Amino acid sequence: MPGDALTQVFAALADPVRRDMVARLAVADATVNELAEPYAMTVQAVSKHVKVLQTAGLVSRSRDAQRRPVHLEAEVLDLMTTWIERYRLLAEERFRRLDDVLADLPDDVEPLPPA
Amino acid sequence: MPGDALTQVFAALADPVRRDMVARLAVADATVNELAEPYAMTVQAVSKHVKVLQTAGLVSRSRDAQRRPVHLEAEVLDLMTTWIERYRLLAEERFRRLDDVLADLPDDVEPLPPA
DNA sequence: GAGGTATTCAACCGATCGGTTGAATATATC
DNA sequence: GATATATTCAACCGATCGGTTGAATACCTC
Repeated sequence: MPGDALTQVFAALADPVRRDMVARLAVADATVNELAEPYAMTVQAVSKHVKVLQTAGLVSRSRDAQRRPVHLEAEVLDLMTTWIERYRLLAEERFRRLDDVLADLPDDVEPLPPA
Repeated sequence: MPGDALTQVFAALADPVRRDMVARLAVADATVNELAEPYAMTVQAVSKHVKVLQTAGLVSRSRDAQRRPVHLEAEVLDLMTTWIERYRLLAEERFRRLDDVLADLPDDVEPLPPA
């Protein structure tokens, strides 16, 4: 198994082209051809990028005649924010506790006398 | 230029080993040797992982004799949450607006009669 | 059914990635 | 100075990645 959900989502957004696609899809759904328009690359390459986003659960596809519009599924982003916030808060908590320890030091163990 | 800040941070966290390191570093600083202990890989490989995290700005190093403890710099995580939240909120806003449009539909255009 | 449009599949290619081994560097200890 | 510990550097290797070209599929229109 190469990738759990979190790995796939982070990896999907580790590419500036795919992040740009997500940004544009946040405004409106788009087809592969529409998505491809601003980039200097083939539609096949864009199709691959979309597939990466889809496998990560970040977008879904529907059908409209020949077109297969891409739709942003924003819920998956919560996966990441949850993970990130957990460790950011932990680190901040730890930092806060260090402050407390320093504040509680008795006066005669000043770690560094003023130069 | 291969990578802007955002790309490097996302890429750094797109690896389960590095995410585990971040999780452990959120609890306490650690040396490369300490970090390497639980993994079935050489310390050189771990050293490389640490360098990736450092280049992304996620950790900093200090010196303590031969040891070079790794310290988590949690502020960079805000970069990601800011980016993510921006587009999650945009997508949700768009979804909410769609709901409004449906709610404002006149009664005689019921999209789907009850089965 | 012929032709156009939208999309994907398949094979290929160079670059990067995650790992290895082996040698080098830095610091402390005897 | 010799030895042990902690870390990094350098070269290599197979796998994955981001892109290409070319052919295939699916759907609409005439």
